[in-house]
Amino acid sequence: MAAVDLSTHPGHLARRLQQAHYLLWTTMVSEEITSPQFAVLNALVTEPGLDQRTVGERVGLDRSTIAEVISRLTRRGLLDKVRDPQDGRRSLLRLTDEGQRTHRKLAVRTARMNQVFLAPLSAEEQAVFLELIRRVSDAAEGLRNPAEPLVTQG
Amino acid sequence: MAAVDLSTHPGHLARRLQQAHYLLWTTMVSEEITSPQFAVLNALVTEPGLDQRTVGERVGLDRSTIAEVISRLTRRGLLDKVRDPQDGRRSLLRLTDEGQRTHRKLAVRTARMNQVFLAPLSAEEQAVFLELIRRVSDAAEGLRNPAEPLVTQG
DNA sequence: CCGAAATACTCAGTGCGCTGACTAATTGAC
DNA sequence: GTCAATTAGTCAGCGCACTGAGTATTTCGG
Repeated sequence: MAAVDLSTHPGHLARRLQQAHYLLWTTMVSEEITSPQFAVLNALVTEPGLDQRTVGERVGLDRSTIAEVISRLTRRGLLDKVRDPQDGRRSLLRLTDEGQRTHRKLAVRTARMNQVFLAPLSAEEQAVFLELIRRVSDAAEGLRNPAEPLVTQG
Repeated sequence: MAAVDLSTHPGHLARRLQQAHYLLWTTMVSEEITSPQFAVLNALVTEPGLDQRTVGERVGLDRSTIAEVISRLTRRGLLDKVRDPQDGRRSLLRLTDEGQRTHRKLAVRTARMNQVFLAPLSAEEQAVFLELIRRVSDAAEGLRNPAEPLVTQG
C-alpha cells in the first residue's frame, strides 16, 4: 500500500529517457564512441588546447569521470594529451587528425539520430521539450553552489 | 570548426538532467538508498512476491543491473529473496518490515524533492514536461523490439 | 624567499547500466 | 520419456558518474 506512481517522477523519467537515448545512440551513431566521448571531442573542436578540468566543465563531467573518458579517447588515438609547460599541473588536450575525422562523421549521424529521437514530438513540442529540460537542469545545478550568498542573513 | 551546440541535443540534456536529479536526491532524499533502489522497493510494495526479472521490467532495469540492485537491498536487509518452489529458476522478492518502513520514509521525502526539482516550471509546464519525456522515452523503447513486424514487406 | 593555501590531476571505492557467454531449470515437440 | 528450445539468473567485462583521500605544482601572504 501507499506505493507511488513513478511515471510522475521526473528522476525516474530522466533515467528512462537516458536509457532510450543510449539505445538509439549505439544503433544509429556508434558502438565504439559513446555520447559523453563525443561531447568531449566536440568541446575540443571548438576550443583546442583546453585543459582537462575545463573540458569536464564544458561537457558536465567531474574530475574523475573526465579523466577516464579522456584516457579512453587517448588510447583510441583520437586525442593528444600533453603537460602544460607553463603550468605543470595541467594537461592540455587536442584532437588528432583521426579525432577530427571521427567528430565530423559522428556529428552527421548524431543529427540524424536526434531527428528520430524527437520524431514523436511536433516541432513546437521539440523546442518546448529542450527548453524545459534545460531550465530544470540549470536550476538544480544552481542549487549546487549556493553561489556566494548575496546577503548572509542574520 | 563545425562543432555542434550540445544544448540542442536531447541526449546530452537527458544526461545533465539525470545528474541534476542525482544531486538533489542525495541531498534531499537519501545518501544510502539510490533512486533506482527506491524504484525497486516501490514496485514490491504494489506487488509483493514478484520475481527478479519482472521487477526489472517494472522499473526499467536489465537482468544484470536488477541483480546487483537487489543484492544491495538484500544485504541491507530491506528485501527477502527466496527460490520459487514452483519454478526453480525464479527468485521471488518481498520487502522486509525494515524495507516497508524505509519505503514509507523515502516516499515522503521523494515527493518533497520532486517539488523542488520541478519548482522552476509552472504547474502546466510541469505536466507538459513529464508528458513529453514519457512520449519520447516510450517511442524510443518501442524501437527496441520491432514488435513482430505486421507485414514483412517483400 | 618560504611556508600555507589553492589548484589540477590521480587513485580507490561504490553504484548504475549495458552486452555476451554461461548455468540451471522448465517446457514443449515428438 | 527424451531431447531441444526457452527462460531466469549469474558472471565477466566495459563504460559513465560520484565521493573522499592523496600527490604534485603553482600561487600568494608575509
